Amino acid sequence: MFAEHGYHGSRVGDIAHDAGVAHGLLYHYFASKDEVLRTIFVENWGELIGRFREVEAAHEPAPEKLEGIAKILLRTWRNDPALVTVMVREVARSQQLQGQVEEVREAFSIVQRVIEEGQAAGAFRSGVDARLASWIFYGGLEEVLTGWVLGQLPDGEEEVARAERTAIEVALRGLSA
Amino acid sequence: MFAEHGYHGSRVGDIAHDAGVAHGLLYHYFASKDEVLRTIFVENWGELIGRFREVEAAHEPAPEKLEGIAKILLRTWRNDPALVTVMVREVARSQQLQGQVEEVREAFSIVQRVIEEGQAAGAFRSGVDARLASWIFYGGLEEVLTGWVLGQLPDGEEEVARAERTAIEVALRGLSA
DNA sequence: GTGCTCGTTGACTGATCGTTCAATCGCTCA
DNA sequence: TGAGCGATTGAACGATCAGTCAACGAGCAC
Repeated sequence: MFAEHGYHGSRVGDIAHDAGVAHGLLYHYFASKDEVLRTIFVENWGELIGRFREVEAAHEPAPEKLEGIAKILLRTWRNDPALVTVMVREVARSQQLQGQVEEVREAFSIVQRVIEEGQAAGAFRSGVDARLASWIFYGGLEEVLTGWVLGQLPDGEEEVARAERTAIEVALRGLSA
Repeated sequence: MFAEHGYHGSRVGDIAHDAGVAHGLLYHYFASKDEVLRTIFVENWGELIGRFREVEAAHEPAPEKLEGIAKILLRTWRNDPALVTVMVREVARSQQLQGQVEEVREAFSIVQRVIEEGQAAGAFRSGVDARLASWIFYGGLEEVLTGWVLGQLPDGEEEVARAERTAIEVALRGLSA
């Protein structure tokens, strides 16, 4: 619902109707419409973050870790387009979900640490500010997701694979020593 | 107003009050609240696009052109933070302003052409999909702007300069032959 | 002064929509 | 069977707010 019509375009009645219940029931499970969105996001994003953490903890070189993170993020488009849509359109830049923005920031921290790890190991250039680089890296990926969400980039299976390769190649070369 | 409170958070009365007129007067100049946002965006974005076009038309190598575009975009944060805020939060991913999204796409086209130009001249690698690369490039820059908008990246004069250097360095190395 | 135009006002309307709540349902267990 | 209780319903409420409009006024031409 939120993915298709956006937060403000989704009426509580519609959400409940879509779920096959009366709209009043929704208030037994959620304190407000806002909390519905918040819950959807937290549950799904938490799952993604968990997978990022696994990649970070794995025993492999930093470039492969970055590659792993990029793959997880980009493949989410095909696995769960509604989640990506809500994330891109409703959560990532919202002011009402400021609290949740912090959970998004957690992903940046992971990327930042991986980059620093790569710099320490000599795989990545040291002159680059790791924090800024993590934002740039993540932004490039998110913009590709946005292109798919807005229907402005082709999003077939093959194209997703190519986007993966391109993003990873550009990012790793951009950072490499 | 839109920058501070968002589109839905800005009431027509507030907008008019802020402008020092009665809210009824607003409807002499604009057909709707929607058109106010649309007008603000079109006027300001058009100015930016114009400067991108100038860079594209200049007689200099593609890498310098990309650098020029990055500088224009990132420096807009200090020149006109309200514009950047509205762009990042209200326009870039909105569905109500689908028509305007096309004007944003114009910026991508310019970047894409510059990248293709660089590939033809041998400055950039040819294996890279120029269209995807333009989205990745632009996304990296926009995410840095977003970091400033959300107050999550330091945005002093010095930091803006460093972001400029970092983004340009990563992007050009990522694309270079 | 008279009449015209056009900018300006703000009370009012009409509709939307999130939220509440009293009533009802249906399951469980004694 | 029936008491208890959480799940479920949907009519009603209250507040918000974009958009309308009849009235007013300032400037100008003659």
